[in-house]
Amino acid sequence: MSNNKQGNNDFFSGVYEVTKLIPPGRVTTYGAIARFLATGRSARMVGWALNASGGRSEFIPAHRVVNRKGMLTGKHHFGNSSTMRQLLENEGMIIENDIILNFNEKFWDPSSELTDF
DNA sequence: ATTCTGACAGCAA
DNA sequence: TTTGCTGCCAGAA
Repeated sequence: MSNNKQGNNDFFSGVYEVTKLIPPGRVTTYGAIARFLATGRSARMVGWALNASGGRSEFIPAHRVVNRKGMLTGKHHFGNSSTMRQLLENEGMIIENDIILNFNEKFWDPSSELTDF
């Protein structure tokens, strides 16, 4: 089979682009982004890429990316544990116990919204 | 070069 | 039902 070694740089860039495309007031999941990038089950890498996004001058709305449970798993990486929650609440998210209650309502799937890359 | 970790997700017991 | 383990891919030590 053809082993297409996708440029890892593209992966990171893809994560950044998709993350920036997340509309305000919406959230998506690591798995959704990974799936959208055709990386399949490399959802963990999405989080890793977002981790590097913090060093970017650009504002990456990484707070709009949560796990499939709607839980703010990355809250601890925003400097302050409450920063992520504050940002999400400011955009209309209803968060209880670090979990987005209306996650299903605010979920934004790139594969469904962007249809084509 | 090898090993481990990691902002997840799916499946098994 | 909940809890735990494995798989995934890349980067860091």
